[in-house]
Amino acid sequence: MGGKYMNLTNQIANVISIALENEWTAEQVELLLEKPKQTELGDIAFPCFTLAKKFRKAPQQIALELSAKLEDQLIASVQVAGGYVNIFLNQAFVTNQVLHSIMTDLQKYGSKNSMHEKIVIDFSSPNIAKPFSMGHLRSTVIGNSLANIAEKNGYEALRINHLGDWGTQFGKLIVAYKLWGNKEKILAAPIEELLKIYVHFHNLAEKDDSLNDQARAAFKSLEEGDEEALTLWNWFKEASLKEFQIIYELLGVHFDSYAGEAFYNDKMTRVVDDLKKKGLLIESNGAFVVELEDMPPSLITKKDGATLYATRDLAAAIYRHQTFHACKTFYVVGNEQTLHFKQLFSVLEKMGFEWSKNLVHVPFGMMLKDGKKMSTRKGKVILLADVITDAIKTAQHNIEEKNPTLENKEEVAKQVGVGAVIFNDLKNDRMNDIEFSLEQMLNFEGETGPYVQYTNARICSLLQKGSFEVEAFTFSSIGVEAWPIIQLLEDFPRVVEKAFDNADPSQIAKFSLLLARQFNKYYARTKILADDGTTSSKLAFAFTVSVVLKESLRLLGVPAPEKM
RNA sequence: GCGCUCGUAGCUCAAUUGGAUAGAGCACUUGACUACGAAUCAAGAGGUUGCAGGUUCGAGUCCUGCCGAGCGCACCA
Repeated sequence: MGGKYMNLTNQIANVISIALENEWTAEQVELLLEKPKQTELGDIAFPCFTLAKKFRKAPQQIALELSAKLEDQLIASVQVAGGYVNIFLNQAFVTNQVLHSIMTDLQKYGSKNSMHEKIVIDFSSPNIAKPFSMGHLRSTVIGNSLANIAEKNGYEALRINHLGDWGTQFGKLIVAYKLWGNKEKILAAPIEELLKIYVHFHNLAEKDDSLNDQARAAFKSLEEGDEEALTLWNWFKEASLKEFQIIYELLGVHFDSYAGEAFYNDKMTRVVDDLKKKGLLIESNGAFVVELEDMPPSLITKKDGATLYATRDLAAAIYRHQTFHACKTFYVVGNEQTLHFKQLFSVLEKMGFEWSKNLVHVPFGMMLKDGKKMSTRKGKVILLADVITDAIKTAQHNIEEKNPTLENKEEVAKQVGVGAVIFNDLKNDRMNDIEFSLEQMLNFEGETGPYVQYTNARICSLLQKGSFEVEAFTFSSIGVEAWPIIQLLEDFPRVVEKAFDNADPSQIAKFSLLLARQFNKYYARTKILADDGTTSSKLAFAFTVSVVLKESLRLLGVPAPEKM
């Protein structure tokens, strides 16, 4: 598996540390190392400003003295500029090191050895009987990518779809169905029709509060096991899941568990009892709450005794801890729920569960429409299914225009269209709010999924034409133009690590764009199938780029067609 | 009102987590398919990093205040 050779910054940090006579450890040095903004300045820079204080010397002076002592097979030359020591690497040596390591590890390049530890990823979690909107896309693709990234970092990922299949909303739905439900219509298009009556319910409830009372009563009876209510609930759930499954298949997302909120229905009295026993439960206006410092109390039961979101999340957290013993749990849920998770974790801590510190909320910004949150209740949603359909159509259109002889066009159009949608969501920092823009999503040029896919497809085409096969290679004649790419490839394992540490798939997406762009530049300037003795090493080089591009896309959950 | 998140080019976003002259893509203008796929490449133009202070060798990044946006804040999830 990966990690066959110590990474570059590691090695360089070592050399510097020794040159500093171990006054600074290699670890300390490594933290300071950076890449110069202008490539002409060097490959790796070491700023001496922090050393200046300790040694009571001018940074330039330190840099000069240090530069004289740096000698290693990795280093070609050293220059001093201001307080920086700028290192130029031995390109041939590093190139061989990096490319050989990819040739050996293949898709395992950058992978870490298994630590036999589990990470629970709670993501997607759509609400039953509500449409799968663009808003849910974020949690789904971020969570899925995070799971892939966790596995790459040596963890076992447990993908849990914590379905929103319980709660007062079902009371509303049951009341709405009894008043205006039409069985045939619902059978024909379940979510669409259920949404209609749900929205209608909300419109009327704004003026008539008795409807809300009826809904609360209906949910209460559902929670108490009322036959009729349960039957309806089951029906709604099955119908919704069927529709969700289509989306998940398109997105290539799968789950290890669909245990949603309802699953914890019979596990909640224990939690409530435990809270009571620990003296945390306090009555407040007929409801029961847990008081917290520096934040509003957490509501555990309503005054009619029915449970709430927080109760079910408590039960879920405890159940999961007992069954999975995960070392960490990620809740991939929008940042509008930050307060809820703070409360949840804090209640668990008060209950004396030390493991509560291993629970992390991974928040993300929301998808906005005209600068505003989309609201299901007002029926103002954009359906993910519609957007994906549009994207696939656009891909189809592009294929007809650019590559009409392509085989299995439908399959490829799906891969490109879906890839565009997923990539578009993952390429930016997760905390940013995203203004929904179909135009941007359907543009397949520039910083997009199809751009990266296209780069890979072109390499695949080269490899086929050159009848490439994996064997031993030297990389002596790939040209100086390859150097920026080598540096990126070298950096990949660290990007994988960083993406995990920051729970940030966009690191991978940005990396894949950089790599694709650099390779496209190389491609435009260098004849690869040159027929002059350099072809085999250039092909092998292109192959390593393809390996890393494909792996990056896989981590994002984006397919990588060989032709498109 | 309080809390959270954020404010960088016309638009969407980066910026090595405090480092060198703030960079990409889209859109716009121009050039490149006898070099392997033009979903590409090359070039041009585009900036007082919301405003005002502060911290230090050094601030888009950290602190304080203000302005602006979005989202939360008890029986929804």
